[in-house]
Amino acid sequence: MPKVNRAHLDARRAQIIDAASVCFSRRGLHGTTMQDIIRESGLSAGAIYSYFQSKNAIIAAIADDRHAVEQSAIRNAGREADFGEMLEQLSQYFVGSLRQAGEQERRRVGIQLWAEALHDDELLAVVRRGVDEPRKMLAAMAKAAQLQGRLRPEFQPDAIARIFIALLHGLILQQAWDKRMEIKPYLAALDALRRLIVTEQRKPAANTPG
Amino acid sequence: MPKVNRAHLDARRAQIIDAASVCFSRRGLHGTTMQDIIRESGLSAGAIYSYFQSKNAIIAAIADDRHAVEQSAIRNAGREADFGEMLEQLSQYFVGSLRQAGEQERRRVGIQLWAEALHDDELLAVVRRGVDEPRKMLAAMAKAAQLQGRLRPEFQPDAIARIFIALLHGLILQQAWDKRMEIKPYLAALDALRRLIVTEQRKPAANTPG
Amino acid sequence: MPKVNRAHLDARRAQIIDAASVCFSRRGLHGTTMQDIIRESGLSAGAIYSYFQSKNAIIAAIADDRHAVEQSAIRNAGREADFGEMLEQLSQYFVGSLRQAGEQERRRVGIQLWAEALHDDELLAVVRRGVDEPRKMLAAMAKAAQLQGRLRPEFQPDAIARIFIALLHGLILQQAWDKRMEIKPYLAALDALRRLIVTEQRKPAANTPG
Amino acid sequence: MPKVNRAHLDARRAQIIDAASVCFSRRGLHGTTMQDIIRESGLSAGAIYSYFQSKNAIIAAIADDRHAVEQSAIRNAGREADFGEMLEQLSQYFVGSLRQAGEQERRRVGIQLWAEALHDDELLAVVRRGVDEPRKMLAAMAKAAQLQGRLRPEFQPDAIARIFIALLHGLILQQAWDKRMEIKPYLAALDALRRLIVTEQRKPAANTPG
DNA sequence: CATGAATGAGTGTTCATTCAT
DNA sequence: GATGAATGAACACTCATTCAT
Repeated sequence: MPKVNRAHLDARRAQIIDAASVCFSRRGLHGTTMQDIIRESGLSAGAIYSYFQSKNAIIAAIADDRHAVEQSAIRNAGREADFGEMLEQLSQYFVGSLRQAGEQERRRVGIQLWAEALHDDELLAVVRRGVDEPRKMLAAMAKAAQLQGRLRPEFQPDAIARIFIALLHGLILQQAWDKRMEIKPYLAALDALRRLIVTEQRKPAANTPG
Repeated sequence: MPKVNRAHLDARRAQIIDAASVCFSRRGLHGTTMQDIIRESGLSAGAIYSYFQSKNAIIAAIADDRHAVEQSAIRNAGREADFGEMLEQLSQYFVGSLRQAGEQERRRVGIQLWAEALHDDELLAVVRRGVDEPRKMLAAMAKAAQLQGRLRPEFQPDAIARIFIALLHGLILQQAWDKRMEIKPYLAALDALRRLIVTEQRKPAANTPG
Repeated sequence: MPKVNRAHLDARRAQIIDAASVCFSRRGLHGTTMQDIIRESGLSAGAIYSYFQSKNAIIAAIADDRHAVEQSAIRNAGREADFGEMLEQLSQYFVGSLRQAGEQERRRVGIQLWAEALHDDELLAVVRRGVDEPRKMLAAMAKAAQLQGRLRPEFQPDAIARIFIALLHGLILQQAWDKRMEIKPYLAALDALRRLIVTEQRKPAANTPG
Repeated sequence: MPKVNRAHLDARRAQIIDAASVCFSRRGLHGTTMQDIIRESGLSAGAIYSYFQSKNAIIAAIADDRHAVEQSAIRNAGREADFGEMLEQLSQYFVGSLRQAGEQERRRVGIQLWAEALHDDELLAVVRRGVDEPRKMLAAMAKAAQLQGRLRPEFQPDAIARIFIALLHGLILQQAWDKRMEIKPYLAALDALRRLIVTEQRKPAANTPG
C-alpha cells in the first residue's frame, strides 16, 4: 500500500498539467518558463520534477491527454452504426466544445503541439496517432457506407476521412486566430455538405420504394 | 549612387530569409538559434543584424513574404470570373505546390507561424490578413455565384469561404505530419465536393440540352 | 518560515555588491563584465541575477548604499549644535576615511558614478540627493551661525555649503588620481580656512580674555 | 608640398573631435558608439579611422585638447605677478566659461575623462599633468606670496593650490549635475574666501598709511 | 519527502574595426 | 583617397534542471 495513493498522484499530475496548459495557452510552449508553471501550479520546482522528468515530459503528457480524450469521443461516435449520423455527432462534439472557454484554451495548446510535432519525433508520434486512428475509423465507416450505396462512389474513403479531419482542424485554427468568429454558420455549412455527400439512412420500418 | 545596389540588398535579404527558413523548417522557430542562421546563410552575425533588427524581425519578414506570395496567387485566381473555376484553380495551385520540396519546407515554417501568432500580436495581424483577405474575396464570389443560381442557397457565402480555407489548411497540416501522404486522392475528393456544391457554368455558345 | 533567512539574503547581497565594487574600482563600470563580478563574487550568473535584475541594478544599489552611509555620517554630524564643530567633524570623517584602502576603492567607484550620472537619470537622482541633502543641511546651519554672528555675513549660506562640498569632492578626485597625495596638509589647510570663516563658539563658562 | 595641407588635416581632426565631444557629452564615453560619431561628424568610418587609430585615440585627443586649452589659460594667468589677482583671474576664467553652453558640454566630457583616467593609464597621465602643472605653478606663487607676507603662513603652499583646484573641480561637478545651479553666489563666496586668505597687494606708488 | 536557491551552458545582440571596391 | 558593408569576439542575461537542507 503506497503512502500516497494513486488518486493523490493523479490529482497532482492533473494540477501540473492544468497549470502548464494555462501557461502554454497564454505564452506558447517556448514562451512559458518552468517558473511560470511553478507559479501557476502553486507547487515547488522539486515537486513538479518529481512528477515529470522534464518540461518536454509535461508537454508530451498534455499531448497524450488530449489524444486520450479525443480518442474516447471518436470511439463513442464510432458506435453509431450510421456514417452520416457519426459525422454529425463528431461535428457537433468538436464544434460544440469550441464554444467553451476551457476547450478554446486547450485547442490553442493543441495548435502549439501541431507545430512542435514537426521537429519533435516523440510528439509527432502522438499527433500522428491522434490523426491516423480517427482517419482509419472514418475511412472504414465511409467504405461501409459506400458499399451500402449511401456515400457517393466518387469519394475515396480515405480522402473523405482526411477531408473531414481537415475541416475540423481548419476550423480550430480560424477560431483560435479570431475568437469572435461565428461558429454556427460554419457548422450549418458542414451539415449541408454532409447531406450532399451522404444519403440519409432510410428508417428501418416503413415501405421503402425503389 | 549607393555602393551596393538595390538588387544586392534584396539578394542578401533573400539569402538570410532562405537560410532562416531552412533552419526554422528543420528545428522550429525556437529550436533555431541565430548561430544556426549565421552558419546556414554563410554570413556573419553583424551582417544579418544589418538587414534585420532581430530574430523576430526575420520571422516577421518570412510571414510577410509568405503572405505576399499567397496574396498574388489569390488575386490571380480572383480574375477568374467563374466561382467554380476559381476554386479549382486555387486548389490546383495550393495542392500542386505542396508537391515541391521547397514549398513543403515553407509550409512547415508556415505552421510554426500559425502557432506563434497565437501569442504574438504582430504575427497574428499578418496571419489574419492572410486568412481574412482570401476569405472575403471567396465570400464575395460565392455570393455572386449564388445570385446566379450556381451555388446552392443553403451555403452561407462566408461559411463556404471558411470551409475552403479550412480544407487547404487541414491538408497542409496532414501533409506536414506525413510527407508520404497521397495528395492526389485528396485533390480528387476536393474536386468532387466542388462539383456537388457549384453547378457548372454553361458554355456560352452551343445548345445545352437539359 | 523562509528556508534562508533575512541575514543570509543580506549577506549574499553584500557579497555581490562588494565583489562588484572591487571590479568597478579596478576596471570601471563599463570595463567590468558580469563575468568579472561572477568570478570575483564566487557566485554563479544565475545566483547574482536572482539578487539583482541587471548590471545596472547592481550599480544603482552601490550608489544607494554609498548615499545611505554618507547620509548617516552627515546626520550624525548634524546633531552637532555648533557649525564650526560640525564642519570639523565632517572634514575629519571624510578625509580620515580616505586613508583606508577600502574607502579609497569605494571612492573610485563613486567617481565613476558621478560621471555615469551625467547620462543616467536614475543615477543622477541618487547622486543629486547625495549632494542636495547635505548641502541644504549645511546651508541651514550656516544661516543659523550667521544669525549668531559666527559666520561672516559676506558668505551666502548656500554658497558656503557648496564650497564645503566642492572641497571634499575635489579632494576625493585628487586623491584618486594620486594615491600618494598627502592628505594631512590638505586637512590642515581646510581647518585654517574654517577658522578664518567661522568664529569660535565661546566656551559657556570660563573667562575669555579678548 | 602635401596634397592636403596641414590646415585641412587639422580641420578634419577638429571636426571629428567636435562630433565626438557632442556624442560623449550626450551619452558618455561608453554609451557612444563609433556609429554615433560617424553620424554626428558626417564622415565615413574609414575617414575617421584615417585620422585616429581607435576610439580610445579620439578620447585621448579630446583629453589632450582640453589640457592644452587649460594650460594656456593658466599660463596667461601665471603672467600676473600678484597671487591674489592671479587667483581672481583664474576663477573668473573658469567660472565664467561655465556659463557658455559649449563649455558645459566640454566639462561634462571632462568629468567622464576624470572617471576613465582611474583605470586608463594613458588618460591618467594626461589628467595628472592637467592637475599637477597648475598645482605646481599655484604652489610656487603661493610660496612667493607667503614670503611677501601676503598669504597667511598657516597655509601650506601646495595645500592651498590643491584647495583652489578642488574648488574649481567641485564647482564643475555641481554645475554638471544641476544646470540651473547659480554660479554667481559661488563665485562671490570664492572671492570672499580669497580676500580672507590673501592680503591685498599695496599699490606700488603712493604712500600707504598703516 | 519537499523545497527553492543555485547552477552554468547557451541565448540574442552589439559594435570597434577592417578592407575590397 | 574614401567608403560603408562586413566581421566575429564579446557582452548581458535566461532558464531547465539539480540537490543540500
